[in-house]
Amino acid sequence: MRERRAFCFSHPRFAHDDSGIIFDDDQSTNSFMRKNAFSHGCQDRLLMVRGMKERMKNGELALISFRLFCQRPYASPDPTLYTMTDASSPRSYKETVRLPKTSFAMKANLVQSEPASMKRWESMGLHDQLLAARSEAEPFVFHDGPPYANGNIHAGHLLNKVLKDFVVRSALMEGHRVHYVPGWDTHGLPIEHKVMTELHEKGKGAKIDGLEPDARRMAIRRECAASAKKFIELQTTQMKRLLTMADYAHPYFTMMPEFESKVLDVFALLLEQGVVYRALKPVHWSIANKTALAEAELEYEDREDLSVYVDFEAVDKTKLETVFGCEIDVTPSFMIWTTTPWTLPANLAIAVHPRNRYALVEMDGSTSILASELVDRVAKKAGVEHVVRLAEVDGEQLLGLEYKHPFCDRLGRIVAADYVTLEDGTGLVHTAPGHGADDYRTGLKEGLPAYCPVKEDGTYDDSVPAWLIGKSIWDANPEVAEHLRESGHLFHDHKFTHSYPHDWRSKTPVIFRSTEQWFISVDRPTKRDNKSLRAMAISAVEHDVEFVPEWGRNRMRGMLESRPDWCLSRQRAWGLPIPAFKLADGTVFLTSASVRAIAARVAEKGSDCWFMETPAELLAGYDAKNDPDAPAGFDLSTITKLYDIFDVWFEAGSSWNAVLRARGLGYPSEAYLEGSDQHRGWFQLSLLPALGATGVAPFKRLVTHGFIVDKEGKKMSKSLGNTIEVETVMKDHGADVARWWTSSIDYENDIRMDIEFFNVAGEAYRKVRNTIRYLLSNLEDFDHATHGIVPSAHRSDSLEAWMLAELSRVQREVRASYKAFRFRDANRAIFDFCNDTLSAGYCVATKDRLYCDAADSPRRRAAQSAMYTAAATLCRMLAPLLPHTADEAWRVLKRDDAACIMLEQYEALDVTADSRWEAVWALEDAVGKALEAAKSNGIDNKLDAGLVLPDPTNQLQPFMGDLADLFGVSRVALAADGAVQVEDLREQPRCERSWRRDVSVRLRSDGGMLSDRDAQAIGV
RNA sequence: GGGCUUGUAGCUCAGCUGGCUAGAGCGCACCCCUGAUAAGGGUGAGGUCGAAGGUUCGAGUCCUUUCAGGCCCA
Repeated sequence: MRERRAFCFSHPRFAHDDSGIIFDDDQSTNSFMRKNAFSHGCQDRLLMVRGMKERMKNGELALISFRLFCQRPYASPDPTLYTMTDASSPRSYKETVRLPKTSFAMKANLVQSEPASMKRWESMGLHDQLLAARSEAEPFVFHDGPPYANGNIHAGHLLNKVLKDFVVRSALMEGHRVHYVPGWDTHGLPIEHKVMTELHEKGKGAKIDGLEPDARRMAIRRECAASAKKFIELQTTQMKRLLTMADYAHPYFTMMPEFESKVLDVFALLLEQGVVYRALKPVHWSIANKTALAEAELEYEDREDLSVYVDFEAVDKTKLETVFGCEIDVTPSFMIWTTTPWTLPANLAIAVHPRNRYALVEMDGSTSILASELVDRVAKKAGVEHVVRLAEVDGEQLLGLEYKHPFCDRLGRIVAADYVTLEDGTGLVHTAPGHGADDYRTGLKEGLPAYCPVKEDGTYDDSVPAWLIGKSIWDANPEVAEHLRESGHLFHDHKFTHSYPHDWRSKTPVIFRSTEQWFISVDRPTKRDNKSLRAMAISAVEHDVEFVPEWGRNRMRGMLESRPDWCLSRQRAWGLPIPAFKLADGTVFLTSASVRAIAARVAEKGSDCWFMETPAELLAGYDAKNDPDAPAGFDLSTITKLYDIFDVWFEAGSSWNAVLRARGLGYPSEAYLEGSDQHRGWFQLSLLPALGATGVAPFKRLVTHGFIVDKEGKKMSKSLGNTIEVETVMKDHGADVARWWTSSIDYENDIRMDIEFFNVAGEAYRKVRNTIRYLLSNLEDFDHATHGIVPSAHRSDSLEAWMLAELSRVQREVRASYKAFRFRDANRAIFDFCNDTLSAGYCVATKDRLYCDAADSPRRRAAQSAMYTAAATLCRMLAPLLPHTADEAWRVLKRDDAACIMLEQYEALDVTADSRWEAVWALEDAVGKALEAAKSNGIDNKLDAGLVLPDPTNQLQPFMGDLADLFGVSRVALAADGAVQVEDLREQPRCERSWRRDVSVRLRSDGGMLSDRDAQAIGV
């Protein structure tokens, strides 16, 4: 007796006592139920309910009362599923048929079983076992870029880490030795900022601020280190859950002593190459705390300042007459506008935009030059009555003209800058390279010094006019204005409210003040071969490095061409100190030898030693006598420590040395694989130090992926509320589904992500899983050692040869795709093979022989052999994408719970099929159409049909034994020509075991109608 | 504002250097099977290739402009 499950329930819409209602969004069930509803006269009370599975899962449907559908339509409600009995079941040979059977479950249950896999891999020591087994294998060097140890991992991490894992695992499957070390970026402002905020919230801020400088820094550093460590542990757990494979027992952190020491070694190498220098650069400066601030430490608040329009008198009237092409009575002035009059003593230039128009204007007696467009606005603001425009020129023509500083004894000149706008001011921009970022860049371009007469306490030094020396810059504002008014240089002044940066801690306004910073020059020649880092980097990008995608090359070249020198120093506590000292005479002491000495100290004690030890202790391993760069009369006892730390990018950018080279893993890396933002970040900032220090790029290729965006293509952000939590994906779908999705996307561009997409990926995953399950389920009685046929031994005109030839092609394609980082192509090739070649093709065609042939029939064993090869090959190809599922299937296939797919490698597979197969496939379409058409004649079941196939070129003959199976019909005959014909076999006897209408079907000794094959198979 | 980049069926993507009636998978609709069964098979309907101009005998593919995104700068 066969049993089927039927789901029935009453529904308010059918408020009758006899509700017979079918629900399901699943079409096969739906169609089955509908047929039954018809046969029981319930066709007018059908209801389809969308999302049945979902709703059953969350218990919603349990609330609806179920009723027995067929036999007892009026039974009382009972919230269970009833069993429906089909009484019309025919005589059954089911017990004699070898139906699929396997322990490999249809339902993956990834959420529970993946952690079990992780545990198993861990307890078998898979990672180390692989390293040991591959100790002699060709290494594949692959280096992890360090994510920042802050917060939970997000969708971007999932993408990045999973893509990297595809690389790691596919290289392993190729038999390489892969020692992949995961890393974290642990220093830097975000952690320090967060830690400081928390300390202040907890009321510990004042206490820490009251400590001696070294003790204070150490207190902060201890907190920061603890925070970083906490998040490394958290992220490690989360990354492992993605089923990523790495040496998690021996990761790298930028705060590790051995890492820090190797970063200092890189610094020493760069010093030797002569590309490190110290120079002034303006930074945000808090006068209250006498410290430099980062962008993140600024708060913008409205502030009222005095803004002034100042006339800077030109030096040479004649030149201006030439430029403007007219005679001028009074020497004109260049008019600037500024909201920070205190920076005027540092004025070294005036910037114009070369393409703006500038007018020579007479305004109530004074003659000035300013942007043509702004004349009226300025005149109106200053209350000018008479405006006479004398002439106009392009800014271009003003370049190089000189002016007299209104109160300092020097000349300045007109320079070009493309940031000059006409939004406000005069179109001529007061330029003080020591007091502004734009000004500084302009200064660099024009060869002007970053002159800054303001000391760290916010007062002027003695390089300014006597009336300003020692004054606070805030007091100086009105005084400067007054002085200008008296000397006749002030055209106009007024109060002005603007958004101004303030120190987040002291809430006081900050200023731009140039301070001494460390730089790496990109244009100075290196000692090694006289080439600049910029030249070397551009050359590497153009010739040596491969880019995936290719456009990264362009992007990076552009960035390298325009990048300024690299400012290495930061004025913070949480980082690696730049080990520089100040000598008694105020000069700075730092040589490659001294850095190496400190590096050795740091390797032993960690960079904390800089804050805990005296210069003498730190330099215990340094001997000035052996250092050719040591300053004359070097006296250890009089030197003091300086407290700049390295830009964190320098640390991350030295990881090729601190990890790859320090651990002997090989150099350079086959690839660096990161988001496309890293063209400016890690890629570039690894390339520059590596080229400087070694002359060789640290990577052979750069693989970049885009950013995760939402369903609409908009950027994901917490504030927009469109983020997707990795944890949610893991809990709802599991890592293998997430990984399948990752392998299916076009990662080179932006990646749209939506929870819904994981459902789609889940469907595809299930298709692949089910296909493998079906293969495994037919291998229950198959012993590879005794029954196995090697792939190349199948006859080339067999179904097996055809399928294995496809498999050979797919394996080649998949391996090539992995090598080229085209994971999507691998995903597609595998899926298509499962979906088309196996599920719709080979599996359907061999079903009859697998189920009904005698267990040991050669063609059944041949099919099993081919299926075994297909299953094994699929496991290997899938291992990089679906480590859990591939391993699960592999253990079932091997019937060995201790087996592990990751320890395997690809096996050569090169089966060629008979070329005449093409003639068979050429008929596929026509056969399908003919069978579809036959349905209108009532031949619904293909086993009720026979086919007559045209074979004019006589190519089908070799396949006669398989054609009926291939097309799923009962018989096939060949004709010399004509179209595909369908024979109606419904009047022919049907084998009760195989259900085929074979010519040999007749009554057998057991009373059943059986074909010869089936009779023989069961021995009657 | 600048550099790089994306926009082809409901969804994810193919379409090489211009020459097809623009393809595939998923999804959807319909059908078959009920011996892969919360599975499996078949058939079919979906696109003025972001928009507008232009070059060309011919443009999804080349050029210009434009709209909407993304990354990095400013």
